[in-house]
Amino acid sequence: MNGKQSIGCFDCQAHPSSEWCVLDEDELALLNSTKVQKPVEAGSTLFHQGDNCDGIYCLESGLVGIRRLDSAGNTALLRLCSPGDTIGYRSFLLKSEHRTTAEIMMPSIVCFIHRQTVRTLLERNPNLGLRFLDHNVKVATDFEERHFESITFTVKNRFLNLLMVLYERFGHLNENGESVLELPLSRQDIAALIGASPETISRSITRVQDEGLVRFKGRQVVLQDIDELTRQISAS
Amino acid sequence: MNGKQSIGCFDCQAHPSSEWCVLDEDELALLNSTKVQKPVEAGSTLFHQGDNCDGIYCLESGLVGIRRLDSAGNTALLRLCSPGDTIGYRSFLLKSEHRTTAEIMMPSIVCFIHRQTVRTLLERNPNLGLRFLDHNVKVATDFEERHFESITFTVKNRFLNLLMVLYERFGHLNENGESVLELPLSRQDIAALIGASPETISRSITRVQDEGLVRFKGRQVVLQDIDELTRQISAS
DNA sequence: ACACTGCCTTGACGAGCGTCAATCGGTATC
DNA sequence: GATACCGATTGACGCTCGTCAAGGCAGTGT
Repeated sequence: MNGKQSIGCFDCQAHPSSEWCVLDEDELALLNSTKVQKPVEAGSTLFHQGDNCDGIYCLESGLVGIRRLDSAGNTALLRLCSPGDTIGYRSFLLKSEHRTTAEIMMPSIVCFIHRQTVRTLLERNPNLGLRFLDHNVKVATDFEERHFESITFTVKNRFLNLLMVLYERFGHLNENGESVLELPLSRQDIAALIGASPETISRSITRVQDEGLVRFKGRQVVLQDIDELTRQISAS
Repeated sequence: MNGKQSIGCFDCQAHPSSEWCVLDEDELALLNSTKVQKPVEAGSTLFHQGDNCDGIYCLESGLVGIRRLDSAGNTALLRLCSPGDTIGYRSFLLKSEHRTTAEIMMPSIVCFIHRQTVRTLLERNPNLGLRFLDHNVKVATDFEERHFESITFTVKNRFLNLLMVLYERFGHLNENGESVLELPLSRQDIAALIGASPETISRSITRVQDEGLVRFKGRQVVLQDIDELTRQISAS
């Protein structure tokens, strides 16, 4: 227990959807007593590409982006992590250094779990490994899908697709019954996420706005015709 | 045991590198007695996108491609599977229908393992799940990398990169000490693998040939300057 | 030898998108 | 309120790559 922000793994709101839900009382107590919970600010990082992997992270609330750079200066946002997601376990399992940078996109609460604890829990409870497997299968399937899309879709369609995905995660209906979305990303990050330049994103925005599909005002987005949106995305 | 081509899981050449290497004698006997081993011809398929998942496949020898289609008629080759790879376990674990088509690219020997057997083995031996986890982590990492490349690399560089990957898997030195590679893929499939049109692949071939990097003659490829090749790939 | 077929190559053209540069708007600093 | 700064937008331009169409080349059947 470390201070007022710690509510413990037992009451963690992300717990039911996280990998750790298969732990029994004792194991959860071990996790709870050795984890380090901390709030982190937008813009900071959990680890950098090339860092040693000392343990793994569990996102309790907020939003984390996984970024990758290369020697030529290219950069891409590979994916976003939601509350309940365990972060950095791939490098842990591969016993390699981190191949990506984990970047805080919104004020978040994150728990760090030391590698020794992870190892102990994995040995004691085989179901934990199976949960990791389940999770990773979903991630791999998602990558497969994203890879396919980046090969076959145009930038505009990838952008519309992203809007729908973000809407499912962050959207809601406003008082007028409109589908509203507060973007958690800058235009630059949107561009880095779908593999385009910020300028092209801007142009896509004005285009879909002219077509009457979506209204933008800063990071406020109103999806005006979701049916037509999904139709356009699947049409090509 | 089913006929002359069956050598059994105990002697399978792919065994040491496959997920099943963690099974003990009894478990291996169960696998061996329930699996169905069969040779398959190039051009046939193991399963189609949309099929129910009745079990998983283990590739003993040959080459299998994983293909994905969408309603608009787009097609892409997502990845290639090597001997020892287990195929179709993601759909099995997700309890969903197959999201891709597994296509035989070269004459192969494949074992089918019924879902009941897989379930039994996963319950009896937790290490099998961990092996699947390890494998899937590698696959996910590979997808991540490919996704990053398809976002940041030009077609020509993705093509050169593919040549290097294929060379590591299928290449050898000829009598003159040259690095030679017999392509296991048609130009169309190469195009579908890196997300380009066949015409662009053709043009890339003539270009890298003019630059003196690689010589092509049908599916015979001679890599004339591997150092320069790797330099070009990492330069952007 | 002939046509036929599938795969590859080449050329011409255009659309999509990246790059560079200028401008606009909002926010922080003094 | 004036300035600076950062992100977003817009315009102009060029390159990469996809598309369409026309051969070329090897293998197969008649």
